[in-house]
Amino acid sequence: MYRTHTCGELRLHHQGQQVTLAGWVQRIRKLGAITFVDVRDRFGITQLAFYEDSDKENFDKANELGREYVIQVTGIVRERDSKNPNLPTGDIEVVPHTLRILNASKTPPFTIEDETDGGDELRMKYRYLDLRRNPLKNNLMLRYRIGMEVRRYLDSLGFIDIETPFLIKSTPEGARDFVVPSRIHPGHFYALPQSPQTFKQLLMVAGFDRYYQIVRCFRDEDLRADRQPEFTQIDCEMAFVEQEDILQTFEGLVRHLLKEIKGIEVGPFPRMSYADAMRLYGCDKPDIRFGMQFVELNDIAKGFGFKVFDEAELVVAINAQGCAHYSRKQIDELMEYVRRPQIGAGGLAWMKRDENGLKSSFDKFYTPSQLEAIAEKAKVTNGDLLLILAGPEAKTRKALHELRMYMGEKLGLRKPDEFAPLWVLDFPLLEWDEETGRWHAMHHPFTSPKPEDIHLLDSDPGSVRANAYDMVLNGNEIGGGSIRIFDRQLQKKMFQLLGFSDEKAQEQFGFLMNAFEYGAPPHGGIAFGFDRLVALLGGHETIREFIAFPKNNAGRDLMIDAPSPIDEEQLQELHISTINPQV
RNA sequence: GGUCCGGUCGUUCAGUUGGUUAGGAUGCCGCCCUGUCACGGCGGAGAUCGCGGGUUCGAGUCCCGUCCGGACCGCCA
Repeated sequence: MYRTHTCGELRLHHQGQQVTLAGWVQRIRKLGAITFVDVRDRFGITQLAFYEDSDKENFDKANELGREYVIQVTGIVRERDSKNPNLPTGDIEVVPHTLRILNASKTPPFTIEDETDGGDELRMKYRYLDLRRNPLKNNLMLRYRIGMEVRRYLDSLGFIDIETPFLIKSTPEGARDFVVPSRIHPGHFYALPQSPQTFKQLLMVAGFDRYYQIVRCFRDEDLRADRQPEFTQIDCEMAFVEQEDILQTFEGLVRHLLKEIKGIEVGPFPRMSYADAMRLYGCDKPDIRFGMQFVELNDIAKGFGFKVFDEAELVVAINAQGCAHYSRKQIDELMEYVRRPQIGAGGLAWMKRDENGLKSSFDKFYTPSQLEAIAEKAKVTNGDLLLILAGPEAKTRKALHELRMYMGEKLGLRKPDEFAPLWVLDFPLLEWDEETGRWHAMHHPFTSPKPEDIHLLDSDPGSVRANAYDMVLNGNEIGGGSIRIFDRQLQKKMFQLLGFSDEKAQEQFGFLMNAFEYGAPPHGGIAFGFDRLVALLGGHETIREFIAFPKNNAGRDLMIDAPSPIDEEQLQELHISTINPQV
């Protein structure tokens, strides 16, 4: 071994012991006849003290060191003359009698400090240096701990981890597939799984009635701060369960994680229907750390001659409590926010109550009692500011949701150390896709409809609710799943609704429907976005900081420079020619 | 497919109405310093201002194009 202790380990009680440490040079402080060297490994930092008077040879050698040199020292642990209370090892230092340079280092392109001076691009290019920094190191350690706790919890409930293949078959539903050409079968392609969905259902048919996997998934769609082309799911499936069993089991998982990782105890998770989430928050993943629920004003605001409201399909408001003092300029700024093309509201109406009474941007169209009625419905008390949007229903709800989140952020109501999970239930089974002019599965094509809604499948497909559920944490969807269809006839019906011909359905999903003919148990499951969950528990919304080697926002790996062109030879072997060969 | 922001010494940021010796901080190098821990002091080196074109007597600054990075919309069952 190159060391007897780690750099974060030594304390006062080690005083007098001879130890050997190995690590990276964090910083060197030359004071003349003394040189201090901080040596770092992933466990911590220990100070080394070199003296010109007593050990000229090592002193001179220490003065030759540079940042990030890899060194090994052997010496005696000593109590410091002046202690550093900011460091766990701050009471001691090591006085080396041997110093070995294991490897020199170029000066790194950015400082290896908690607050680095490096920009994103550089840090991505030198990711292995960025990972030496505490924040990233701690993020990866958090990720590992959460993974371990997930396994511990699921294992204790009898779940078993089974691997599923990465080279599978491309399917038309859902996200764009990453595709892998087959060398052996010219013109044929594998696809990388968007999730192990069908495989875990087949494992249920196979009798492994509690399955899980912390598994990589691949989707060839555009990236975001919280989306990578390859990401990790906690993928789970259970047989012989109803929705309630799944909710209990996985609510338990998240409760376990919050307790073990954050030391937070949470009670039973609130449950909300999709319809209520949309009605009260304009969004299917509401952040319920703060109130500010939607108040619909159609019945009391329309019909009094204010055109903006009268002509709107929906007039809806949020009450920003305590914001009545907002200046004209501040309100204008909110107006600008909602009018940005990406939000798309036409304008913003407001009403406030302060020591001067009730005032609004639409006073002249209403009598005082009509205004009072609005204020009363929205519970506008002294000091409150009501923000009102009007327009087409779906668009207006979405815009008000954005405004609500914006206000929540502005008012400091989205506290990163507070965790408010909830279940959103009863999602629609199908949604209409304007572009293709057909129904799409909102969750996926294997999701079962609610039994009481099955009779609507033909007459009113859009109103059929699914046995589907999302787990939402602080405004982020962290997991979602459903009770599956396990009946071949119903599955066939679903494929019909989704516009698959019998032949196409057989070709794409025949393996699953055939399996259902051999005794498929009732089953259902859920998948959590592991990266997102880790990021949230780590107090961030950018998952990139919690992945060792992530891609940038254009799907590129700046460190290894991927994707990249391949040799003509390699293309030929794969029976591929490119339409626009790269320069 | 689209919108917005950015690209200036190794790094990070400033740079006025177009005329500067292109500046600060940090890092790097040298000298001084026996208790520092973001050590301190003094000195030094370090920039074809992303790239190409245009306007102009004159472009880091204005215009067009392009590349790269970041955020977002569409997209993500």
